[in-house]
Amino acid sequence: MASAEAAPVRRQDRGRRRMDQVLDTAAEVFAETGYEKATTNAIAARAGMSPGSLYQFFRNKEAIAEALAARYAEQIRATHDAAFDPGITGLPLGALIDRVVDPMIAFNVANPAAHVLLNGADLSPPLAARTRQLHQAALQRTEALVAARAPHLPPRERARVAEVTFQVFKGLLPSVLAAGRERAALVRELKAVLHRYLEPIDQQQP
Amino acid sequence: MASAEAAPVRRQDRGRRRMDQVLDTAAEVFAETGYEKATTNAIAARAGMSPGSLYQFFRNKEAIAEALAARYAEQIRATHDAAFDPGITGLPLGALIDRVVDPMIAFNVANPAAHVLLNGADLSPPLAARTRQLHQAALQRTEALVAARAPHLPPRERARVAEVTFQVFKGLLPSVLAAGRERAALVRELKAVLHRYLEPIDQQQP
Amino acid sequence: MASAEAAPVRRQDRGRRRMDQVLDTAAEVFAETGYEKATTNAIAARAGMSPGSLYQFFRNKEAIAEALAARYAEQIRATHDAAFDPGITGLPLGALIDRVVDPMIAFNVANPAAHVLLNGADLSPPLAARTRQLHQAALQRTEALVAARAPHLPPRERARVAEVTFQVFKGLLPSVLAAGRERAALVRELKAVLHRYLEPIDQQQP
Amino acid sequence: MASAEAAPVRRQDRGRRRMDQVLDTAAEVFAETGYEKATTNAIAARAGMSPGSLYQFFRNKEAIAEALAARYAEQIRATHDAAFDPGITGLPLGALIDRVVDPMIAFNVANPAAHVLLNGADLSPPLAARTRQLHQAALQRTEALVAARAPHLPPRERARVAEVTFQVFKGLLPSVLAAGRERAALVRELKAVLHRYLEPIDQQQP
DNA sequence: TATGAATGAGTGTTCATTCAT
DNA sequence: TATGAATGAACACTCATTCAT
Repeated sequence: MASAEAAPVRRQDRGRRRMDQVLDTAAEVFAETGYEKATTNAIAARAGMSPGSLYQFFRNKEAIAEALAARYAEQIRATHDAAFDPGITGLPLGALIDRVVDPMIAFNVANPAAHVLLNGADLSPPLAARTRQLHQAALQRTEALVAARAPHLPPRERARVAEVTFQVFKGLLPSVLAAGRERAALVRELKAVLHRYLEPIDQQQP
Repeated sequence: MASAEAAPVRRQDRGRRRMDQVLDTAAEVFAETGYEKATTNAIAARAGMSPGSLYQFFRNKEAIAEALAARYAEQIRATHDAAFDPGITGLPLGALIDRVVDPMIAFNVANPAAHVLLNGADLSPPLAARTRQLHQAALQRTEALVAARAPHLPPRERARVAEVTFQVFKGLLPSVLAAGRERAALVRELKAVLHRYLEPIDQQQP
Repeated sequence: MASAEAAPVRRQDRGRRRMDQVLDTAAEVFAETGYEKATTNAIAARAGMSPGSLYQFFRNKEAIAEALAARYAEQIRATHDAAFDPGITGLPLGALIDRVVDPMIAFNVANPAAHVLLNGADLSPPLAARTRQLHQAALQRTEALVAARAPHLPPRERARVAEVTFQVFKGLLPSVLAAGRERAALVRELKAVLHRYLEPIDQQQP
Repeated sequence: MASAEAAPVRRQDRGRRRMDQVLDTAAEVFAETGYEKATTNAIAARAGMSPGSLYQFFRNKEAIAEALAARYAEQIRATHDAAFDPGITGLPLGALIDRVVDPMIAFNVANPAAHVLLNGADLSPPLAARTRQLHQAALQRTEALVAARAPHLPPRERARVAEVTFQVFKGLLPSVLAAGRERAALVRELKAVLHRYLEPIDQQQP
């Protein structure tokens, strides 16, 4: 019967939920103070648990950031999977940019810690290596897009275009996140930058 | 006699030289390890002085970063003053971008700590506020440029264009700094982004 | 019915068996890592139970060591009871030493944790006091032996001889336990030390 | 002039004295509580300094124990160097044992922590490896002695005799250290054990 | 003025023990 | 009775900052 397995399953569920809770809290703290200044005790306290409990879920402070990065990478994947259906490649460039930029902006607005980990100014080398997967997750999506729209570009150049596109997005992101009333206008401007940059490369004909 | 006044002056001079020396060292350390991980003791040791002496020049660790930011702001001003002579406003857009981007890239290559302070992922809010002057120094120059080339834009929009232009530069800077053999190509790409973005706004007619 | 009483008895039995199981595991862990470094969680996990259950059997970590010491004391008693029958007192010294040393070596080889508790370098004073019963159990046996073979010795001196005999054994034990191929030779040497030490005191005449 | 160098020398001297002071304190604490239970903060407090200062002298807790072991090894060497003059080899066995045992007992009475480190029940493997030098320092002296007095023994057996001699001493040491009024009698007994053990091996003829 | 030893609050982390389920 | 998640005091260690010399 289901009840025979229910207890451990429920327990596992509770553990998972608690872990997610910790990650939520850690994301808040990282976003507010940066990775280095965030203290594990502060994260624990804010998650309503003791320091010891925190370490039941995560081996150490780095592991929290790693798990957060993995979670963000997964969400980026899901976001993109949702944004693209097979027929999208035929869209005009402006519409395509809307389809990619809008959910990514929404994701970053909802997850301000993602940008902290993506920037990783002070991250220790092993952590930086692990959070690079976040970078990779976003970059690969961009590259796939470029490949679809500019198949004539030699691979090296294509990679460079993807890198530039992604870094332009990342570079403008802090302003967008910090903006209040002006956010919509800034996003429009961001899209304009990308549109004008990519238009000459784009092969898609209307 | 002159020497009656020379001593204090010389002493002041020596203090100035020593302070610059500390800032040089601090820049190295910040660039290598990031602001948070940099220790004042390491800076002092590398500057060939005792921790106590360091604190004779700077109130605390933040003050070092602040002074460094001020110095960079000054250098940016000097760089730009050198790059622009009154006649520059008449240049074609591409040439103008070369005139601005090239020295700024050169400056950032020569001063990798500038970007650490500009990004300030983990910077404490009071420090972030003070290092923003670095941001402002660069941003104001950009804004003045935009004003000269796109005088028709309403001020609010002009500020936004400047902000976007600057953030695009800043966003691509890490890739440029990290690039080896590809740096020149990346810089060309950066210029392409800016050129295509600004061209429709630019009023300058040949 | 019998079953009315059988249940609690069986439960008690099960409890006893479980307790022995825990002690077996604890002995392993103590022998491997020493008392201080051994963690109660590790003992519980290796005994296939939860930390909470462990504390149902033992008040705290010290209590485990105490119970283990008590068990070892009991085993030493049993070992000796088996080794000595009333007629033993008449044996030549060498044979007598064989009869005592061999089973004690065997016991310590089989129970390496016994020596950890006997040495108790880092044991807290209250625990050291309690594990001294292990010491006492072995020491008393030795003293009884000395009393039988050297009845002429004043009690104070007799106690000293027993103490020295026992400490010589204890002192050489680690080497014996650590020895591989050389163990037999070392045991022979140990016996030689004891034989030469005790011979002048021994009253037994052939 | 001497004064030109006096300042750094005096500073060095002060540092040396302070380090010795720390080691003295650490020895006390190790002797009282064992290595594992000794806390660096307790050592610092008892040495009249802050935790931070402690770490200016020693990299970590292990380093304190290592330095202590090195110091003891050195003292053992000095003690032995003082005890043996070239002519000693001709002494009767009893006198020879007096010449070696008495200063070693005195050393261990004066330095009770030496025995804690020599036993090293809970010492971490890297530390145990380092404190083994203490073991070696004492063992090699013993072996040299055995070699001089029993040159006919095959090397393997000679090593075994040295090991046994040393372990007998080490095994009885705790009793000697713990003894009050009885210490002298116990030392006599220890010497008796050694004398009777070594006599048949000793080649020296009167 | 320069020194560098000294400080001590604060960090990440562990683990014996408890308690709601 | 058994569980194992939760606890929190304590630890080793760091580093910005101070101050006697």
